Amino acid sequence: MGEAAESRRRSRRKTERPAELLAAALELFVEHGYAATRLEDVARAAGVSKGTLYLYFDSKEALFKAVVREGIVSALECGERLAAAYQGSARALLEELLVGWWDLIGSRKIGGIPKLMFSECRNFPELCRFYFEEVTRRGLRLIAAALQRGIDEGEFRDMDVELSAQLVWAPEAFLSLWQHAYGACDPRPVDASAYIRQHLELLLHGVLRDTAARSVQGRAKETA
Amino acid sequence: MGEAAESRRRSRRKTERPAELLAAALELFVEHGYAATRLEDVARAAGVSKGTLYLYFDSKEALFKAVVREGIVSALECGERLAAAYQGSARALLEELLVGWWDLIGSRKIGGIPKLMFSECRNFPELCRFYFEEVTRRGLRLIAAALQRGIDEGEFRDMDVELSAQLVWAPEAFLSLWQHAYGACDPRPVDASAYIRQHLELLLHGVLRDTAARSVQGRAKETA
DNA sequence: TACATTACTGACTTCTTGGTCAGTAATGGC
DNA sequence: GCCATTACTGACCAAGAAGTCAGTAATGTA
Repeated sequence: MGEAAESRRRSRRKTERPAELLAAALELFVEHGYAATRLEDVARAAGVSKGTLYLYFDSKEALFKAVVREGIVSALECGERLAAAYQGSARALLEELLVGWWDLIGSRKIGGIPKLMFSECRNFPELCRFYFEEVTRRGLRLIAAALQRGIDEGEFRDMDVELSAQLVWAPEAFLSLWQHAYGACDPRPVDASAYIRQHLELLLHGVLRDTAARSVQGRAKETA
Repeated sequence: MGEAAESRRRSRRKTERPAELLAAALELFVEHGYAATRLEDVARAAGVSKGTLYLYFDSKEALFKAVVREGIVSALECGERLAAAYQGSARALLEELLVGWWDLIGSRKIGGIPKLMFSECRNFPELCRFYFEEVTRRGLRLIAAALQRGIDEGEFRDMDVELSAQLVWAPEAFLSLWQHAYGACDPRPVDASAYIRQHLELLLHGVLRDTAARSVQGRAKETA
């Protein structure tokens, strides 16, 4: 990131700066939190001086908001297109969404944004509302729709899809938070791939062994 | 909290101060994060001056560490006693643990500590290691043991209990984070009780409807 | 090569806040 | 009531970081 700046003392690259600054800021904000991140460090990480940072962003707060808004929405739209066009079973769609979320968001740099929002949203209420409505809710709607589709087609049991969507997404979001937070100090890091496979396994089948008892109980509850 | 201090200008209460300061600090740290919390504000919330705070805690960092260590461990030990003495089915124990965690930790003030740790552990590696080993890992071990018990007694299907313990706990931890973060700006807050009931429902039975196909698949995988 | 433009720099100012300490007043012993 | 002790106060200090701006040098044009 900073090597190019090392080779030539001063370079003028008006178009690339914003993206480079945002990338550096994302990394440092995720690592240290908003308040503990120094703009001096952000600028240096992007290979420029603090003054330059202020040419592209009005204030620390503006930079922070830009970081959060950047990138996330496009990934979400990709998921929405995927779901709308999907032809396979609801079960396969659910798998696709969860694996896709991890590959496109959870495991990447932008996967740090949920951690950032959880940490800082009390300090930035307007940003929080934006993120909540335009990112979180929209993502959950995707999962809820997949669940509803499964119910309508007789693949899934009946359930409260809003609530279940949160429950379905929670373990992945949690893993992302976990890795961005404990990543440095967890001596035996979680195997994300195994974790997600196991999640799908539990999600689809549950933990109970006795299938007969299960179905009886399910019926009894439905008629009651 | 501050009313008593209002009524009498100066009061000398050496024994109560630490707990009052810790309570005030927990609240503010959880709300604003470590760096953005001013010790002046902590002191005022506890009804004392900043100087008094420094009579009881050496530094901001010491206060922070005390907040994290305080309370959490005792709640955990309570859970460990519960699990060790439990007589009922593994399924009931699992329910007991999840509901108990929410009632004793997730829904209370100390439920903000996970959020605090996620936010700040990159800045406090030693504290992070302590918390990780002495709280998180210990809690997960409780759930893993309950799962193992269910497997041994034929109640649950076979599974990787370490991984599954995280998956089982994740939705509750996530809800706690969610409420402490979005609590202020979520227009339609999640009903925790319904969320947990639904979690148990999904956890036990999964989402798939066709029980016959499910059991066949399970058998096939075991023999393979 | 000379000039005009402007992206960029970094020392400087200002404000915030962690941490200190000389002084104050509440309390207990006599 | 008087004194000794000490919990408590709040003005103060020093450090550090956000934000500024006069100056510098890279680039395009002729």
